[in-house]
Amino acid sequence: MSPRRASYHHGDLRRALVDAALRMLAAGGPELTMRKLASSVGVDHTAVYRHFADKRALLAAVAEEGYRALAAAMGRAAARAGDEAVEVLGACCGAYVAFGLAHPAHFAVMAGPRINEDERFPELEAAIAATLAHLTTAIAAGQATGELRTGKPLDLALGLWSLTHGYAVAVAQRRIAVRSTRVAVSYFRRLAAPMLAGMAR
Amino acid sequence: MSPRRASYHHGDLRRALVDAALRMLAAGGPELTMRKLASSVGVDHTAVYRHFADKRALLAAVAEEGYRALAAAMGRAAARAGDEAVEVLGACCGAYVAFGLAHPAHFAVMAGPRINEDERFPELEAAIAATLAHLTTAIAAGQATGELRTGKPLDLALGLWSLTHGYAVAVAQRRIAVRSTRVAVSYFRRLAAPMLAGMAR
DNA sequence: ACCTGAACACCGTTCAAGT
DNA sequence: ACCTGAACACCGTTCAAGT
Repeated sequence: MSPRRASYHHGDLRRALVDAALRMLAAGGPELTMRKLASSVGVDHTAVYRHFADKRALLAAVAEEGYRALAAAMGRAAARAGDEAVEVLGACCGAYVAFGLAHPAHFAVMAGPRINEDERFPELEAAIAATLAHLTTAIAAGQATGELRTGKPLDLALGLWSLTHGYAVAVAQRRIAVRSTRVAVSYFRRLAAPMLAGMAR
Repeated sequence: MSPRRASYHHGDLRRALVDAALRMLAAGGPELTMRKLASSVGVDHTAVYRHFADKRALLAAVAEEGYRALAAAMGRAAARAGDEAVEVLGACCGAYVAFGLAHPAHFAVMAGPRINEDERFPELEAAIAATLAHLTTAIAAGQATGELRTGKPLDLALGLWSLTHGYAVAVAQRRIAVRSTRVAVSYFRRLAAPMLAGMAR
């Protein structure tokens, strides 16, 4: 909160701004604002426009960072799971839910009004696609072993993603009340069971 | 757009404001603003505060109206469907998706950052609960006939709701691209098939 | 090249004042 | 009772100017 007077001349102001935005979101405090953001790194508020064309570009960078972290978490969860496809998918989607609850404000930026509607941020799109890819590859693998029923992997993945994303958003927004992340994830596993059962052959 | 000069003295300004907000959302134009809203009904912008404590209260009224219309649409769809529970549920949720696509900006208010987080708007909560109730009652009915597997109806309903809501938001935000409402709904039916199959016994 | 300062066109909200 | 007008504390964004 104390404005840092360090000069970002020759420093990485862009990186510092994204980090500060993540800190502000994690702090759960007031709204993320270009002016507050700039002042939190000790810089004039117009300096932000040297590194981001507008607020949407800043939010795109924040969202992209979030999707990268989310994809990594899904990958770790998949690696920890057994080798049954249904287990892998449950773990992957459980990690998605856990991420949303652990970082609700960050997740709200990722899931909120679509940032990339006019295709300005291809790297954001790629980061989003990487999270979905975790599901499609696990599904394709399960089909290859005969564990899952046939059908376009993308269709099955989008169904599972919709369920996971819808639940994660609802829980992060506290529309569905849960006592803890653990409870949220285990409850999710129960809600997802019918869909995973329907995907098994 | 032409400011109406009619006096709302003794008229129903509150009603007029909500209607104007719905029109502005439907028009898909610029952001919904207290000032633009007031001027669209030909009234000073501070007059809005005579009828709504703040912007959240206005949005709560808008969202409540949306959930009522949504619940009605779900009810009509359920009535038109056959009497198999899986058919009723598919039709109900399909209506949910169709509503989101038909009224994307209105739906964004309903699905966006939670308006009722501090429990200020019990009528909004009731309207939301009415939509979920369509699912729980259809599920309980299907369990009574033995068509659906046992389990708490609320759990099954929340799973189906998460899937439906997640897909509807994604489609309304154009994260999932579809050519038309018809295509969106029939694609949804395909994505939902595994979950409905998993709910059948 | 990178940052500052002043300015513009907006916001939501409050409050004294009018009818 | 209901609405207006002026004001306050903010926004995002632009642009000339400084170093």
